[in-house]
Amino acid sequence: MIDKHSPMPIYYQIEEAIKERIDKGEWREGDMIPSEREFSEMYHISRMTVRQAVTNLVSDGYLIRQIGRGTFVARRKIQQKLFGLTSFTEDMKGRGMKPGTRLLDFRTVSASGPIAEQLQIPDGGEMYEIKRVRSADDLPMALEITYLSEDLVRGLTEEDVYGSLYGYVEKELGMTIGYATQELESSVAREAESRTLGIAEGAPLLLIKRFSYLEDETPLEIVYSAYRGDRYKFVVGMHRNRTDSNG
Amino acid sequence: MIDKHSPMPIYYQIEEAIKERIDKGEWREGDMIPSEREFSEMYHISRMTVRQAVTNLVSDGYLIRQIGRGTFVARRKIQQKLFGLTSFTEDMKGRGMKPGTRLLDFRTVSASGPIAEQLQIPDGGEMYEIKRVRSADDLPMALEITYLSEDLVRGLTEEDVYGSLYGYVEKELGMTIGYATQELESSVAREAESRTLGIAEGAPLLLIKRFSYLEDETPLEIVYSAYRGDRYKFVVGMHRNRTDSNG
DNA sequence: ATATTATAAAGGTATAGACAACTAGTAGTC
DNA sequence: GACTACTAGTTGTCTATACCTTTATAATAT
Repeated sequence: MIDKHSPMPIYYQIEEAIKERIDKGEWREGDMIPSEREFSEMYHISRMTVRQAVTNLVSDGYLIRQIGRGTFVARRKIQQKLFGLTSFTEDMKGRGMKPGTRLLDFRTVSASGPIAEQLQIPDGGEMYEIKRVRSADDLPMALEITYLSEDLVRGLTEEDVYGSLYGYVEKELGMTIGYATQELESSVAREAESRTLGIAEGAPLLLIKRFSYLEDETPLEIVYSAYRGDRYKFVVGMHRNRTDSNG
Repeated sequence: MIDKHSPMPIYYQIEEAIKERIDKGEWREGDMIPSEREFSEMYHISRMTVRQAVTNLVSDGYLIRQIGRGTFVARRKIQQKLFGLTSFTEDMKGRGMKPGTRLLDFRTVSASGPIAEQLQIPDGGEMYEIKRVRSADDLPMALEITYLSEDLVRGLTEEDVYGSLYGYVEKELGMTIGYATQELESSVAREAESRTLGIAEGAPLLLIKRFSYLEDETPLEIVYSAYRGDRYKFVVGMHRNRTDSNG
């Protein structure tokens, strides 16, 4: 089960082994898993290596540690993904719906103003501007405008933007997305939005502004989106900060 | 600076020391901090202990590790709190506004239906129902209805609910809040809401439903809130999941 | 019965090293 | 000038061990 000479780190192999047992139902929610010392003897590895695996799964929400008692399988593994940043495509698939895209506009424009500043594009730089209607089960769900630095994702084509931009950046370009900040506000549809999304004027809209960053904090994209208020709920899981020192 | 005989763990003292230097501006955003070995020699502690401190600060977003290069101070320390779960009171203070509360109703009711189920209250159990208008700088900001298991926070009084419930639970009861899931949707104000919040009928509202849990996953509270769409934006930071195995 | 004490077992903290993988710069070679 | 090889310094992974704190249970004393 554990290969000490694999290029995969041992702690990672342990993580996968534990997650597999949870997914298979071998260990159910609330069950106590073997102690760190038991793992250590079972696989003939150091307890510190076991701890590294368990620590990662705890911060990912798979396990819960209780000192003096043991380590337990967390409840609600379904909701795990609520804590992670997802693309529209992943979001819709996670809800059991079929994501789709209608491309309204795809162009490069010269960067300026606060958008250029956020994307850290120097004067005279170019950026992609992508307008899309995102659909779920073939019904319009949101209107999206995305800005990307041309320098960062050079060679982006129209074909690439029909699916998940996150998937493209991660799989094709091999970059690692780190985090995003999002601002959500409630609004109502005006004429243009109501026509594109097929809803009435004055119907509720959920506006989301997203700034995405790579792992090294390079700004990746800006997305402005307007979701149909009657069909979309934004769901998010949040952890309480360990450090509530000053505020 | 570091006291090996303090009841505070060494790694925690290191964390605080690093954060202090960052807060003071001694180490600025993007700066490289001393290497793990340098810390280790500087304080005469093991490198693994240093790593534990640095690892925690990395997951809290204060630092960024780059293998082969070093460890650097992350940008945007202001936005750190976006990633953490906050109460209304903390949220408003973080925005530089003065939070306030008007108590509309405070009672115990017998639990039943999906609310009792979510709070894991057995048949015949009691729960608190608290209706409050939350204000910012003395202007109404949101209408909130909170449900809490009476068994969990026994002895809650009217006085306790004028401030932060999170603060009460953590400081007075000594419990540790773990996480929450939140659902956000856009809506429009009807007659009752428009009157309470002082806005027009048909004005946008941001509805938020929150389920809070303690560290051991005991359900703590349910909160339904309606925020004024013209004055409130929900801001959140989200990390990309390390583990995007199957989806 | 109740309370106290002892014990075992769990996770928490810490050590002192070792080697691997990666980055950036330097020196040398062509 | 361009390429290669080397080197120093960094984080990443891993070991084997030690002792502490907390929890739950069993044994003992009252």
